[in-house]
Amino acid sequence: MVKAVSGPNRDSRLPTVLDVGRLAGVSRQTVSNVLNSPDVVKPETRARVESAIADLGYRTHASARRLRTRRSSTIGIRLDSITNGISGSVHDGFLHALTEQADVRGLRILLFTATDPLDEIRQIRRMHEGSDVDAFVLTSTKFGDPRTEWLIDHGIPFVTFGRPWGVDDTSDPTYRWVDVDGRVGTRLATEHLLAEGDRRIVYLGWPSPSGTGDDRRSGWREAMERSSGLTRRELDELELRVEDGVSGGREAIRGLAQRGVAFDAIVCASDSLGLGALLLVGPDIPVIGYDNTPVAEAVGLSSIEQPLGAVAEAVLELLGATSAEDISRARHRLIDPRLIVRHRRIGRAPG
Amino acid sequence: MVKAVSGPNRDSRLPTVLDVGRLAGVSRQTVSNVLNSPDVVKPETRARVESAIADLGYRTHASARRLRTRRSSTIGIRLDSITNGISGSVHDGFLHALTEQADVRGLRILLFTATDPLDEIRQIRRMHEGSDVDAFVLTSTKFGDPRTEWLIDHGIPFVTFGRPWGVDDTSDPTYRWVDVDGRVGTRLATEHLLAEGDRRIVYLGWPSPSGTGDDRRSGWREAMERSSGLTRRELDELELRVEDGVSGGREAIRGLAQRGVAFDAIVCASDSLGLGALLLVGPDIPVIGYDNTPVAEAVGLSSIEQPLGAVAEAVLELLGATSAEDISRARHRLIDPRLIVRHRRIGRAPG
DNA sequence: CCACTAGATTTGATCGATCAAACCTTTTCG
DNA sequence: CGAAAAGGTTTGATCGATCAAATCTAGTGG
Repeated sequence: MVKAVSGPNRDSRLPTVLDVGRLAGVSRQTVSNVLNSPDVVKPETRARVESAIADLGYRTHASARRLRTRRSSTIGIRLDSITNGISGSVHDGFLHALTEQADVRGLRILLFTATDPLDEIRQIRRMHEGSDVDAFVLTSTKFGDPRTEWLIDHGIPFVTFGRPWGVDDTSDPTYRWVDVDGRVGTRLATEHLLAEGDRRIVYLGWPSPSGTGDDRRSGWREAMERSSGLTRRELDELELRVEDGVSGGREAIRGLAQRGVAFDAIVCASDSLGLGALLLVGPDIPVIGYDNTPVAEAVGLSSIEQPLGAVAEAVLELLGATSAEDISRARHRLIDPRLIVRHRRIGRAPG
Repeated sequence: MVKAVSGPNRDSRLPTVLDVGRLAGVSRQTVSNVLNSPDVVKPETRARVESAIADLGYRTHASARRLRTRRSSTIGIRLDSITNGISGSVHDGFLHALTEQADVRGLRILLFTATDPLDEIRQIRRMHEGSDVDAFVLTSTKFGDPRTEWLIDHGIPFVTFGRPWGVDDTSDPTYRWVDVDGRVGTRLATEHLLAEGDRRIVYLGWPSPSGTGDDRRSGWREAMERSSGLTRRELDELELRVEDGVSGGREAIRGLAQRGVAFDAIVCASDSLGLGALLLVGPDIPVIGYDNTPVAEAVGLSSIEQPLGAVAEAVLELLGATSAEDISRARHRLIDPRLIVRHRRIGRAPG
């Protein structure tokens, strides 16, 4: 029943440009042209070749093309190690989105692992030189990341998911990145809570310095300073900094309560922290996490969603930009996240 | 500082077998032999070639080799769509493990997506014909899956993660699979609870028929019939079947309690169900989930862990088996899962 | 002492597609 | 009317590695 899917050439050699050309009465190069620069071929000829391609079920041999053109239409991305716990699913989600978007554009995603940044460079070099991969997507880049420097140095195209924190990226036009605006995310969350009538909103975040962490904190701070009516001193008191993790989040909030500090709601830098807070305070106090991981969805934790599909799209767009377009198009893309509200107010009027 | 990593040939053409041969004073074929069949080359010559390879930083051009050998050392795997929620992380974890194991063996993992099984077949065909990929790993196979039939039909090597439920697989020696023994998992969980003194242990699983689901249920049933001392009738009462999901799990247990059925502990077919149960019964009643997802770890839910590293290893081993070894080695691999205990007994003596 | 074999290495051909340049028509225009 | 240009298509060469067969060298036995 499914046999119908099988092509015309069961076990024999697959058709080549030559075979197609023979059937269409043209040369191999014309077939190649139909495939790669259709505009130079006379329409009638093109039609004939195209039907021959369809008849034979011809598919261009990827490796042969790569050998000749020295490019692969394949993008390399390193798979983070599992150590990430809950938040690892952001990276996984991005990978999903990237694969889907890549598929649409006829690109492939090749995975690899590396033990450390230098090992990663080694791998990248290997894949690039073997024409296996012609561009890379980097994630979890840190300040002064050796990878970005090396890639720029060697003229290998890449895009990072994440900003080059602390670097004046405008100085290097070859550095392309896409990121989600964390500040907007926490600001949205905070403003939402303020609008619901909460005033004393806690920020549960990571220790400084942390590019992503400081960015997210600033969104909360911005909204609070503008609309909460609290003093700086009061805000400082509501700002918590702990290492990421469920228990860390729980203990931080427990400590705050024990210090006798009152609060109406909590905005967090991650779902792990959010879950910790939620487990402690229960459903009466609104908690908003970050990343909208499956966990948040499962336990009904409000969260901030990173639009990974849009990120993936932007990444591929920036990668595909040739030097000609480079000038006109922005080399950076900052995308707004979305607030997902899951908490319910019980017996308390907003305002 | 990192510049040291960069190779000798910065911008010029990369070295080829010919360059290496020239430096070592041998022909290109000898270089190729050193790489592919070292045993036919005289040891001294080999050493000379190897040092030349190192000196030049030579790497074999993957696409060229593929064109010639018609094989790619690349394994294709379809990335499941995100719809899986919590349990999707099993697939992601497997992917991680697979990538790592593949790396060790010099294999690559190429991702792709597909809208449905037939589309997947189309993609597989394309990749196989282009010598992009020479073997596939299939996941989430169902009874009478069109993919397996097609792959066998076309002689494309593949291994599935998951048994071909309901099929007499011994009939087809080309069908290789690896799976985790779900029955052992639930049996371990149930036996553990029994040993701790629980008697009335609930099984919270999925509706029949479901290969995986029925398998997991049978482990619970087996242990209970042997050691719980309960009658069949009583066991039937403790066996719940609902669609997967947190709320489903919660409601099922709520219903059970409302019917006035007493119970000491709960064994579940998934972490989603387990989380639902846990949220309802609280920490007093032990709950054991399945898959040991990040969620389970985060909320302290006991769970059954699938040893994905071992699975990945087995998958690659079965894939790599040539027809010669096929006869001596098993074509199937059933791996035992591991129980992760996270629940704490409070004020109740075991026994 | 030479034919003969096994071992080691080299040469010629090829995988399939694309680049670069040559080639043929037809059209344009001084 | 003929040269030059533009449009289409074809031929020759190449990408880098490996296969298949040829060649060379040293060792063996009759």
